Amino acid sequence: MDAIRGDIRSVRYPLTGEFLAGRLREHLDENDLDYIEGLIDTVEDHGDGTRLLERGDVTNKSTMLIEGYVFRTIESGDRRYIVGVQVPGDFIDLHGFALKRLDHSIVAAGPVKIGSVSHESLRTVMQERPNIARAMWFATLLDASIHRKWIQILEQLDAPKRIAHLYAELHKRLELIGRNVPRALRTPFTQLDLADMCGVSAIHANRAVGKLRDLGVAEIRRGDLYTDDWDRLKRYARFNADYLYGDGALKLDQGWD
Amino acid sequence: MDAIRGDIRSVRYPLTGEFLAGRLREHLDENDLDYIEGLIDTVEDHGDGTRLLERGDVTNKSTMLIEGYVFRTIESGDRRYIVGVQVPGDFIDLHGFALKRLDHSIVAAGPVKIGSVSHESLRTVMQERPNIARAMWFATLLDASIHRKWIQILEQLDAPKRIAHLYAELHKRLELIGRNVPRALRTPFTQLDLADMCGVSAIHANRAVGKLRDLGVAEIRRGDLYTDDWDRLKRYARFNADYLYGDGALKLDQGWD
DNA sequence: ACATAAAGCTAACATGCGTTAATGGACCTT
DNA sequence: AAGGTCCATTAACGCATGTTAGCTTTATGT
Repeated sequence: MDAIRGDIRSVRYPLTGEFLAGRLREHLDENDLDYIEGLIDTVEDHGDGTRLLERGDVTNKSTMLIEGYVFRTIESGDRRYIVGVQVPGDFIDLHGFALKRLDHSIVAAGPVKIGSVSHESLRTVMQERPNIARAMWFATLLDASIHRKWIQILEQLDAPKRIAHLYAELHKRLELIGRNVPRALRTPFTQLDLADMCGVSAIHANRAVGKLRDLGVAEIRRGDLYTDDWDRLKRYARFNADYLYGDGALKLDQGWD
Repeated sequence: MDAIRGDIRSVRYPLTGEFLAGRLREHLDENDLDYIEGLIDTVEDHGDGTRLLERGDVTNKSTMLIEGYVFRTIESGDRRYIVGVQVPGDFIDLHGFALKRLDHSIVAAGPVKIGSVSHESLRTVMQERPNIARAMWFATLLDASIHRKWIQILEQLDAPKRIAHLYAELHKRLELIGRNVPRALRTPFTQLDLADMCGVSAIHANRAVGKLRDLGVAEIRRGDLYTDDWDRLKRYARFNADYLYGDGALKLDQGWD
């Protein structure tokens, strides 16, 4: 994968497939999941901050996040703007399969494990497994829904609520891939990362974290969020999980195949 | 179309097909364009503010905007947040074909003309015209790219630049469907609409419009923007059209069919 | 021509947030 | 243990934006 820049420690891993399908999981059966796992031809580990894909890149493979977090970033001026976060099981650049070049960069937030699927394989999927193809398109539509929610959040909420909403979203998305987070949601995010996701300065992100602490909503230390009342945090952030389509959003009754 | 609320004046129009394909146009030939026009089984006119689709709706047809503008809105608290705008030629709810319910509402901004395509027809397209299907998916991926740009804009720019960027984007999108806007870009947007798109109060949107006037960047009167230097406006708004994929973003060389 | 409603404008004050600067703490390397 | 680096924290000041209130302009209908 020549598009990758940074320290690469490429290894062929045995995959469990447990989180592999991520958000696609609920729409597919065991056969399909095995099929998807078979598509992955490379698995790599990368360190914090590795630039996995650059804006403008033309790709011939797509990448799935197996472990860790990645940021979707757009650089402008001399600052970085984070326009999205992906969790394990998410396709990172499925749109790179259909679009000529990428409109944004992908950067590892902490150590990550990623798997690659060649576009050639994906083309075969489109022909032979239309139900899987449909689930993949669903995944990109879900990304768009999450984008719209982020737009609304930026338009509606102040900095403390934006940060709370971010963690509320991650909490739910992890739950949807079978990872229940009881009290502590651990992430490698710095306060600068939070600032770049919320569109505020690092200093103000610090103030916001302090306010969440003072209010007793949550304690955030080095990216890890601690709370003993997730419901209260979600109420505070006006979080409503509908946009994540956790109940299965795909119209499965009407196949195209 | 039982999902529509508001005053409906449904008429069967002869279509020119001129802007029908919109952003899909460049990826399709005359045959395909005729085929698409044939899919449209209803054309309706609606007045300003008509709620065309509600968040939560389950649809059995998808809608294309033929003339006018529509807002993608999410209501929360007692305020409306606009998370996207569509121009003529855009599919409004293509995602409603794949997803069970809509995550946001669609509201007419000024008078609109919309065409409907049944999901049954779309299913036929998927089977019989994979190149058209690919172009349609491209359209939804382009929506996602525009969403990401809006996120960045909200994170990076102040209110005057956000407004300038909005008009710069519309100027380019209209150009991409063959409508060159020489000096005056006419829209039915009120200052409250601008405010809801930019995530600021109506009063501040008014200040921002005033600042654009004072700077000599543009004059905005009742939604119509006048400028004799679009390049300057675009520079002021840090506008870069890459994210609109005007040069044709689809990987046409690699069909799935 | 008039009345009305919707939209646009202005002012005053309060709050959110950016900026700069300086300090302290945690983790790393040597 | 010492030094260094990245990250978190705090304070002071200025600008961006929200809020409330009141006023003016424009479009529309009679």
